[in-house]
Amino acid sequence: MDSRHLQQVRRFNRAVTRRIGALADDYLGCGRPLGEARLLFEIGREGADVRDLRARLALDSGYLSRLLRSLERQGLVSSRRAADDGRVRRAVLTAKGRSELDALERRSQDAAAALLAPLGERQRERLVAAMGEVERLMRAAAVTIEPADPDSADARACIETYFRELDERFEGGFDPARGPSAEPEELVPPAGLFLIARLDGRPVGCGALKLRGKGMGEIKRMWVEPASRGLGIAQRLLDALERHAAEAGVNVLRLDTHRALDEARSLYVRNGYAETAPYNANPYAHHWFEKRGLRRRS
Amino acid sequence: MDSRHLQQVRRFNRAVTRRIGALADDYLGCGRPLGEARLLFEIGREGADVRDLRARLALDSGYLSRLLRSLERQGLVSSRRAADDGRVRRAVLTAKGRSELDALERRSQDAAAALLAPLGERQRERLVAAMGEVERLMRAAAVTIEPADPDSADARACIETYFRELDERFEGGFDPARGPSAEPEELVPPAGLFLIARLDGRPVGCGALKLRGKGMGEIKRMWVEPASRGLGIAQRLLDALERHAAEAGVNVLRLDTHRALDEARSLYVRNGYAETAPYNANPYAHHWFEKRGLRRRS
DNA sequence: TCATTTACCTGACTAAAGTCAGGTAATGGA
DNA sequence: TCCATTACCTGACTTTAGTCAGGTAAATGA
Repeated sequence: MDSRHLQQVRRFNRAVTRRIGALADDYLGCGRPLGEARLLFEIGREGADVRDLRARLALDSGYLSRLLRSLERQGLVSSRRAADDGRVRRAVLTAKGRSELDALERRSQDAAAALLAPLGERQRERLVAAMGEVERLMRAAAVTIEPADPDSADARACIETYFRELDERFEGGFDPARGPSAEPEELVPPAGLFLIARLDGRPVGCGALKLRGKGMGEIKRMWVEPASRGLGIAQRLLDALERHAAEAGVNVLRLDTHRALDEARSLYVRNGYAETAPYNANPYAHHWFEKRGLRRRS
Repeated sequence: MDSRHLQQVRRFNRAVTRRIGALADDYLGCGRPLGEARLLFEIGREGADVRDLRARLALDSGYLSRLLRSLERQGLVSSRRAADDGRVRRAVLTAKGRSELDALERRSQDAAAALLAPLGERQRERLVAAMGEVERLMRAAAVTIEPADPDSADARACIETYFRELDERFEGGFDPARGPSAEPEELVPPAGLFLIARLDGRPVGCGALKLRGKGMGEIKRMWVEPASRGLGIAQRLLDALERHAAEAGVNVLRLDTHRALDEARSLYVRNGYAETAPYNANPYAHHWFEKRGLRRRS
């Protein structure tokens, strides 16, 4: 990797942790330990399940428990059993807690304003734009792509959202029963592969590969949630599927797609897929693509 | 201030502290408390005076002492009296300390690489560029501009560096004795004003104002160190001087400049200064400017 | 020369943050 | 129905980070 890039990243890390860290401590602290402040933030106006808090803040169960008791003693938070599962507790802010959160948010706002204040209008715009870019691309970098059981809850949720989107985008709607099959059992090794892209554990996209034998493979279920598009996730899913296909001995990879899905079509064209004659009778397909001569990547 | 800007800054803070913070702790920690790791970093290969370490890390004297003793016990650092001042101690890394620093830097490098690894080449370039921009502009925002005694060590250092630069840039060199005077006593209120721009306490630029009575003022000693140019520091110095001049009742502000100093000339033109006939016999001046009708800013 | 300042140190604290080993109650699958 | 799992809690720790009040030695300025 380019060592100037690494240098820049390290300089950035140092600069940002110094400046942001200093501001965050001064402003957010406000007499309260940082852990409690973060917890108030994370509970938020809608409240949160303790289980989720533990995951989001990556805290020890006992430690979190104690933090919550402390906030309860201060009258900022109340908690009770969750309605649907008696084991989990749901924490919500009291009126006092909400006004404390307001104060925190005001301070956070002030910290942001203090950072921008010394700059002129044009510099300010450029800084904000660059921050947006960094945030977006760091988000992209935090996306992981891993094989998953196509029958798992996350996988089902992805596919369901995917189908719902197709139903909205196709002029005549979409009925999964009418298209060609891709049952869960067809998408687990050795018959195929199902990948989920996750951001901080939450599924944000998926893609699948169906191995048809004789060096043939088919790409299915390529989808990225709307809020996470433009981060190169589909490209990474496709890369991973192609790598797996090549390792499974696939020479010809094909797929079909609907005319409404322009961004998908351009992804495939960009990746060397060529339009071919229809290879199936999918009523929702208007374009058929194939790519020959997959290479194993080093 | 634009609330979308503030929102973006806050989102950025959160995103960055989560991702960088997590990386920094995991990688840099490496079994060692963060404080000690930071200290090793800060001592660096050339060693450092304890006094400077205290200032740079903003640590309590007693706390720093203890951290140093701990590193000494681990055989990573040795310290002895400074040669020139028996009160200050100089800390240097031992061979073991240097190899520990190597390990730390390798980890930091790895963390940077891990951040970039999932991205494609183009995204990587954009992220690095945006990080550079953020770092640069946050540096710009951290610059403070304050009045200073023109006779202080920092002020003298600024002026000396300024003169040395003039001596290099002017074809025939520069001899301060031959130009018009701006003695320290002329640059303290109420006769005038001397401003120093600082980044983390270190002077990076200066600017002065000489009040000549009858609504006349003159800008002098405008300088920004080469490494900090392009951050809008000169603009902020000029703004501050103009503000002070307006408050002191100045109507006409003038200045002279050398033909070699293009960037200065364009700064003045951009700020509404108009070229006029020579108002002095400064042998180093080729352009004379003045600005009329200064306004008090709200 | 002598008081003051500066640089650093030690000892005695405290608060925050985090870990770990056990517990209890609710849930869910065999 | 029962047993493993999950979610959460409590108590008993440790480590890290930081503060504060004093103290010593070197340097500095009147």
